[in-house]
Amino acid sequence: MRKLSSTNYYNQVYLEDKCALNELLYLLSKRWLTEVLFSIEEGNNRFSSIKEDLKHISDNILANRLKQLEHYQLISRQENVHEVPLRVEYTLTSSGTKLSDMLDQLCKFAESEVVFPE
Amino acid sequence: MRKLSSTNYYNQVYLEDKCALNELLYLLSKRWLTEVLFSIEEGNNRFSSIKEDLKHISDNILANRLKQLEHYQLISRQENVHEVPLRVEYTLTSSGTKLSDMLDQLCKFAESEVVFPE
DNA sequence: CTGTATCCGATAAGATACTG
DNA sequence: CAGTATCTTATCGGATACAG
Repeated sequence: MRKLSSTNYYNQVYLEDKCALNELLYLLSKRWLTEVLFSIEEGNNRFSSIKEDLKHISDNILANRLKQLEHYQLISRQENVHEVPLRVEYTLTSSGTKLSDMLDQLCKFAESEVVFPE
Repeated sequence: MRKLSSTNYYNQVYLEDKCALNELLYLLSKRWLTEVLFSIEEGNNRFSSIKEDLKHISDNILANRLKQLEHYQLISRQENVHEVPLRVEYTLTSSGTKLSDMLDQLCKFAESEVVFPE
């Protein structure tokens, strides 16, 4: 449970405090996270439909990414408590939508301007 | 030297192939990388001046980040071979400059729109 | 001055099994 | 259906020592 004894953890906090960009990039770089965001934007609003859309993602990781996106208020989660089986729906928040737009731009940049090795 | 036996490595390659955005985000999320990019943009064009600017970075990591930025042609490296002691200068390429602009935007978004937990 | 080589602890992705 | 818990293996950041 202990974080790294010293500099490793300290530097992470230092950089996240220095600029919000670092924290955002750290979040966005988690594998599958942007894919989940885009999948919800495209209308897959259930756990199972996202999982089906992103064929290779595991339950484990999908649940974790949904939690993180919700935690940062990029998506919202509506649980219909009284239905059996349990039915949960995810939708993008307004900042989630804005982020998705910015990532589209960044994606176009990546595809057109960045020289990827090999 | 072996990569992960199976799915872990496979998924990384799959996602990077699926969209260049994933590879770019994976690069950008490496600790200190955007800080190094911004530091060079602000005029710190020597190994030692970047190191001084980013007080807590280690030689190890700085060298690695410079190599990666150069590898993706976001910065260029000019070595003045005949000087002793060795003198090397780094500058942003045109795509490095564009990336820096897009990151500025993303940073403003992060600071104004994203709700960070706690 | 501008790096490289080696080692170590912490974290991340994924496999598998299980739950309300 | 929508997750949680536990475990394994790979990779990352940083410390330290050294080199051209």
